[in-house]
Amino acid sequence: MEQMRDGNNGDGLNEEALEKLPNGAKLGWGLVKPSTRGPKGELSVKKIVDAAVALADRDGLAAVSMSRVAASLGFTTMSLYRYIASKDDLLMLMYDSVSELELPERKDGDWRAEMRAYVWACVEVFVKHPWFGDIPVTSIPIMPNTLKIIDWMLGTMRTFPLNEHEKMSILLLLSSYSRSVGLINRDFGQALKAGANPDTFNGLEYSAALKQLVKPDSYPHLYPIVMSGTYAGENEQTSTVGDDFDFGLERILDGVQHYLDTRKAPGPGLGQ
Amino acid sequence: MEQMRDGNNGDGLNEEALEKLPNGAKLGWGLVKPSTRGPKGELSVKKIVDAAVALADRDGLAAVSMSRVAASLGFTTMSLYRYIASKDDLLMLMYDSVSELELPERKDGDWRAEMRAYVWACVEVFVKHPWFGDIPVTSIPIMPNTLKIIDWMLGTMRTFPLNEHEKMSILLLLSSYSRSVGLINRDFGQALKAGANPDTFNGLEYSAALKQLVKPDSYPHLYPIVMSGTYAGENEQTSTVGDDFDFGLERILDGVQHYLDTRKAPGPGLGQ
DNA sequence: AAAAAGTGTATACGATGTAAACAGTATACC
DNA sequence: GGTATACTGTTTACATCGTATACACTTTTT
Repeated sequence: MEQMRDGNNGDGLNEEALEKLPNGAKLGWGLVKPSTRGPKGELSVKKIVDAAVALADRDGLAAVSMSRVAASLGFTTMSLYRYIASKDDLLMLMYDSVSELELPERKDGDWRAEMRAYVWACVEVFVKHPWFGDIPVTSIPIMPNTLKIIDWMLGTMRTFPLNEHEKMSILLLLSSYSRSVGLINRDFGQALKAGANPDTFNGLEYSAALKQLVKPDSYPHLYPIVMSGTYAGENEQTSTVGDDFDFGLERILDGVQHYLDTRKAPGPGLGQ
Repeated sequence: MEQMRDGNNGDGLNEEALEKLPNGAKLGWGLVKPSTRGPKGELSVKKIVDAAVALADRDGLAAVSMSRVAASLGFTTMSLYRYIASKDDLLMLMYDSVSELELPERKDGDWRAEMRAYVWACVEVFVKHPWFGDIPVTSIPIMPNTLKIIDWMLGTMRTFPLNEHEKMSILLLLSSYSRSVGLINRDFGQALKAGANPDTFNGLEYSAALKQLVKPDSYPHLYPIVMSGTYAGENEQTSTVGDDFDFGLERILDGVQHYLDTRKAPGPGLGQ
């Protein structure tokens, strides 16, 4: 694959800035145009990413090695490097690939409903692709599909009397909560799938041990919670853990609501 | 090091349950008693963990390999395995090691102040030990120092008219926010330290590229934020990014406050 | 003195990510 | 058409990783 050369390509693009992007990002944005010369590739970036995603869905992120991805496609390890410069770039593309969501419907001004839909759509990604949360986050989002989701959420806050910083802060708040909830939900789902007995469930495995280690003198406030089984989640008789997380989300939304109530017009705010 | 045998050791401990803990957790809780037989070890778990932490502080988590940790102590790679069963266990111990915080002072009933102190104490760990956020979280917290922090926060909520589930949900909310903020603050701090020019700062590197890629048709709501430089953090003229994150935290606290206001006594709540 | 348990070391193995050199093939230009 | 060029997938090679195993040695218990 040939990369674009310096100069202007007619779209008013400044190549120098684009050149700084990680290779994976360049691929995601379609900035790498296929050349006409040479044999047509039998492989493609999409095929590789799809194979890697399938592999990770089945065996986890640790199972994604360049050699295994290549083998699952019937090629040699090194052939992948003709399309994707490094494994980090492959991970970026996997990330973006599963971030291609069907965005939630607009709820016609009901921003709370839209924020709930946003959070749960994000959580669903973690559950459907358990490896998603294992990919290290190394910078602000720069991949096209991720930015699509951010854009959607900003649309929800379109009419909020807030400045840009405030909106971004709320977005950060929601996405950080999504991430945490997504990770826990994922672990729950995986334990259900893997363990025949529900006792193999995440903290439950350690519950008995903690009941012996967490002494009332050292951990006066945690002690009753561990002993009642709440800490390790023993009392979750339903398989829908979701209820618990709705709680935190509603607190966040209450906080946003409260802020909007006390803030009728956009002001300077946030020290800029 | 000899591990305890099955049976009762006089403290009323059921060994079977403790045996299920990861090796790192057993070491953290002091469940592995040194034996008297054989030569005294020149190494120790503490020395190894301290060396690993020092290495990670200097060169990042990727630089922590068993061989490098051993070399920094003047021993061979395999000598470490006499003390710590696997690298995962070492990571657990590193995690717990830097979680040994001096807990914030009690603010005498001002729970908002205590929650702020909690969040910022957690964030500080990410900043002081940039690798902290790179350690994968694989279960609910089970290490002694981490539980100490949880206990402290539960102490803050001591008098809240909430049930255990609700308190744990609030804790989850706060710690998830801490984590996100910690990660971002960490990246900021690292960029400041590494890059001579402030342009090397995290998103800033990509800012110019995003301004070309984020088109108003596809990203109508994100577009103005990218163009103004807010998205990539161009407008942060201060080195204290903290201001931005205080905002989200205050929203969370508002949400908690609001919930307390509407809830004067503990009820059934949360479907249990 | 012998047995037992624990020490640090040396060697070895299979994976990993990827650099480098290679022969083959399809296109672009003379 | 021929030929240079650019791209293909492969082969080989290397350093590094985590860790299993076997070893010789040292200290304590019996």
